[in-house]
Amino acid sequence: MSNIFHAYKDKVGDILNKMAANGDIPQGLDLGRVTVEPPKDASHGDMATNAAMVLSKAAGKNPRQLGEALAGKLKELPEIREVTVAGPGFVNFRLANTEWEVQLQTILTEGIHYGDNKAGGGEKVNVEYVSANPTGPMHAGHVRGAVIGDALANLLKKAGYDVTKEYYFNDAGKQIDVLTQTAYLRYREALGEDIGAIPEGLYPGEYMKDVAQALVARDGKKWIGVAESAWAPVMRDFAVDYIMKMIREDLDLIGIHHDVFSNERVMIEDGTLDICLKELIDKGLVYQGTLPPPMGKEMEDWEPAELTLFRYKQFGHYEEDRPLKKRDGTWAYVMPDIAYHYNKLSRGFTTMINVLGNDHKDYEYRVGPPLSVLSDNKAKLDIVYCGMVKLFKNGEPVKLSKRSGNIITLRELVEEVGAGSVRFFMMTRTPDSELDFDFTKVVEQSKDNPVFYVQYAHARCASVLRNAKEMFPDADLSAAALGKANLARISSADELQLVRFMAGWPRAVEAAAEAHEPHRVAFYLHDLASEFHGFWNKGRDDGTLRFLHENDRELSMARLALVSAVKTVIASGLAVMGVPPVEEMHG
RNA sequence: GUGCCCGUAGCUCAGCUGGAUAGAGCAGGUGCCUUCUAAGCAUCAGGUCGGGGGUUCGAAUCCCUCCGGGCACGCCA
Repeated sequence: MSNIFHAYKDKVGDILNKMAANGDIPQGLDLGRVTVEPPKDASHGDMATNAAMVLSKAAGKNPRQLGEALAGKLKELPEIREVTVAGPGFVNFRLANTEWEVQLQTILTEGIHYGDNKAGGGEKVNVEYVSANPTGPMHAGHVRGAVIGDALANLLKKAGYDVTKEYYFNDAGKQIDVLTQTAYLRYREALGEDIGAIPEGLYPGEYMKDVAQALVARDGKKWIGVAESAWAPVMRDFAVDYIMKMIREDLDLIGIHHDVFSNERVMIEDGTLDICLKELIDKGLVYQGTLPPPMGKEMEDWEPAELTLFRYKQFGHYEEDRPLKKRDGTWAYVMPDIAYHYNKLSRGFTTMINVLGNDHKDYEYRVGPPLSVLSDNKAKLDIVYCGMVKLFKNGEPVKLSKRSGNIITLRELVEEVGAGSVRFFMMTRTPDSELDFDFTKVVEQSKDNPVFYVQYAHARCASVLRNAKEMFPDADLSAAALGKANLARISSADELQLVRFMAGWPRAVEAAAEAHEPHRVAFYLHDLASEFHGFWNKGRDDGTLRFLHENDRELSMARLALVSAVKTVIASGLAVMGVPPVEEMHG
């Protein structure tokens, strides 16, 4: 709840308002573009504001002049110890050390909740991710989106949104028919029938044998020799339930638990699709019409047919309108997706985030226009696209092929490298970029491996605290106690730099949440770890910079407060990413 | 053909939604372990941010246009 940059932005704003009241600058200037940020180069100061440059035109003064005026006022604040005007008109300033002491205390007081903020204002947000259809276990390809979605949801919670983690699956389409057929075949097999090879088009995976075994255990041979209309719904429901349970177990392995599971069948059966369609008709965006034959394909016996069409064309993304129902009267693929978002609307969500693979690029064009119509333009749909993951072992690509059944499952991934490493590594790139996932690198214990590098910093903090316990057995080393240490002893440039960097954590959370980019947390932690490792090594060259000094308990406690804060901020970031922090490295 | 994403150090990638001298890791050069974990740190070298125009106090970032790469474009799901 304490973003020091916001606090100083307010102070700058107050000064500008006073200057306006005094007639130094015009009244009613728009301060919307004024920022207070850490300068790119730390040597410029602790904070920098662009106010003079942004306001110079409207104020009718040149930026340097205006900057000097602002600087003069800032200098009067006791909590600011140095102000300079630089470059094109940046006003740079440094804070009194006491300000950083307060920050340090804040971190220790707020603990893992440091960085929480209210940017979201309690707004309801629906984050939909994974949403794999129940046709098989989770595989490596699903993991990227799963991890990014989960971390994004955590991030938004931290930023003050009311987040629902949601999973949607299709349990009514053709894929499910195929699943049903496969299940029945395996069911007969489980009862002793020789079924030969699994026919092309059905699911060949071994897990379908488990499904069949479980059904035999429940129902015996009850479904042999009965009509398909009798066994089909049973096979279907049993297989879907069984596989969804498998998927949930897989997700549990990487610590992912959704709040809500939604499915297509329910919406078809309870009439949501019909109601939704009617609504779209009432809004005047649906009509009966015909489409030209598909381009680029020679179609024999092409006959135009009347279809239920949505006016996609007027939204600019498609050349033709697209059908909501097929010529045979059944729902087109888009319709359940549209109805599902209609359902989200009815549950009070206007902000909806979907985490999807890069291969679903036109999702927002299919669902977006109907959704804006249904919500009178109130709905905000943001699609976070995830790039493909390429698997490597010892630098060699791992060949995957669906045909040969050579897929790597989520379970294998987790068992080989560990859940925490999988999660962290998946966020070491921007979401939409391709990611090389190297099994060897992920477990490597070197700074080349960002997971290790960050965990090592955390473990070093823990190590110092352990050593402190031996050196000062009677001392209370809890965060609360350390916060009461004489923090004025934190005074070297290197120590203050560490505090300054940590003071940027709330800012990083806010920015990452707003951009829907959880990978920024991974980068922030890497940078923080780097600052910490750097300071650690300075203690090797210069003994006075070491954390623990047996003959100076006061200094030791102040430095332990710093160490505890670093540990806390790293843990806070890892919590967002869903990665358990490590207390001790071993191996 | 249309739409979206990308092009930044030799390689893999960041770049805080328009800020100051464009950053990190790997690879290469040079240093640092009797001291809290050297599983690390410091330092040097490496760049016309794909090309060209535009917007403004200011562009890797926004707009246009070329070049080059990736993905998606059914009355499939």
